[in-house]
Amino acid sequence: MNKQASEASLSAIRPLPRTFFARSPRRVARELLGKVLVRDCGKLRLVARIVEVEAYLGENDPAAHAAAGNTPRNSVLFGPPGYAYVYFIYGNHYCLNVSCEREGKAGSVLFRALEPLLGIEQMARSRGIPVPDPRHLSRLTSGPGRLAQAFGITRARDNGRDLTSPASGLWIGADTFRAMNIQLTPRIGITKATTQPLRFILAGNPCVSRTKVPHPQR
DNA sequence: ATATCGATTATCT
DNA sequence: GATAATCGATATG
Repeated sequence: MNKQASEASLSAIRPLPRTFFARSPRRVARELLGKVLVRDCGKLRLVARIVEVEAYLGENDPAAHAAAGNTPRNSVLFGPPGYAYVYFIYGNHYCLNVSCEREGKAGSVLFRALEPLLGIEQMARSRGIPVPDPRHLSRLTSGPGRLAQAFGITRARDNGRDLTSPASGLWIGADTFRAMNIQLTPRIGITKATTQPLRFILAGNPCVSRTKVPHPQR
């Protein structure tokens, strides 16, 4: 376990301002690495470090949900920056994005993997793993569906939530941690626009969802 | 270790 | 009616 990371998470966590998200998805994605996702539910707090994200570029990105235009499902993407876009996929899983750019211009960052720091027992319960095995810590929040489940994120509960406001109960913050060893790879799990390097990872972090990269587009 | 497959439903064509 | 920004189980080397 990363002692340095754990200590940092126990210090003050400051929310990121809306201006942080009012930029290109590439820029936001890169700078989100090393920040933390926080869930406050009454007395309980969950904190996890962001170790893997993907940028989705908006209406002209064939792999982005925004490519379909503004629909009831994805309308958060076309709203102001810093809000949660949560979608349901494969009849089983929720995935979390944060909106970027500005009102009227879509663009987002998908959260793909986190490193659990605080509230690990609760994350394990939410994932249906009664006794968290330290060796399998990464299974709690490694993958977009898993991290959403660990944080209790659903579309009904969280779509449209303001991720810049601690009062919203789900927010993104910065502590004293500094991201190192940032790597760029193609995006994972998509069938369109698979060659562009838009996936950002903290290389070497055990919670990154996988090391192998998708097959090149043909 | 990697490969393949079934689950299960909101959304769009 | 087909698809999907996934996961966990099972099969096989």
